[in-house]
Amino acid sequence: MSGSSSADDKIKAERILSFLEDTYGGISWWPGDTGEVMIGAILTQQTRWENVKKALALLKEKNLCSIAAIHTAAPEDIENAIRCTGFYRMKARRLIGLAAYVMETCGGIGCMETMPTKELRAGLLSVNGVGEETADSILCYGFCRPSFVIDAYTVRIAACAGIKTPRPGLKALFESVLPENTSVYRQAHARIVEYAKERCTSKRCEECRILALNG
DNA sequence: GACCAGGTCCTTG
DNA sequence: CAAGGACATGGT
Repeated sequence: MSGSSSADDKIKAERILSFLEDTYGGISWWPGDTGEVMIGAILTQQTRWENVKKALALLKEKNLCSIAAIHTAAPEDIENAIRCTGFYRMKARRLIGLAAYVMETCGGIGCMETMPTKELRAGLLSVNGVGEETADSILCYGFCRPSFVIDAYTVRIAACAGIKTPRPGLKALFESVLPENTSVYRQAHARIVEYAKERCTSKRCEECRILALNG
């Protein structure tokens, strides 16, 4: 009972991840180019992905589904297309701010691709409306960087599993028990979301706890 | 009608 | 720093 809680948390995380891999196998997620991933990452904040898909389709119809297009579009046109994702006024502002950062500060997506991950992450976080989860989603799914995404589902599963590491440390915890590989991170995150949506719906689900305890 | 959804920022104590 | 509120629409 006196072992380091960090080591204990690692074992629990490993058991959860291993169970999810056996249960769900390979999952493909977030198709689309880098710009679309960036837009989707903002739109999905506090929002179901089904609604985000509708908004992305509307943006495509209007040829607004790219960072360059968002950069020059009328805010009202963006708002109208993304209304179904909620918080649409604020999200339109965030999209415009992100596009301005990409196009003006960075000089386009192409320039960002050559930036070191650490620097790229810091730059994204400097944009208003881009927090840790959004930045990591963009890095992992948009720029193919091994940056593990911690979202509400991951936090919930970790809590149910009895993992004691506080939220700010979860990213490092999960990264420490996985090979540093973008595809591995993507799949692990996708499985966590799928599992949480269908099985870990209560805030203290027994299944996660047992899983983390026994493997 | 209440409650929640793949967050983030800003304001208070 | 922790806690609370604002942002807003759509589905159960």
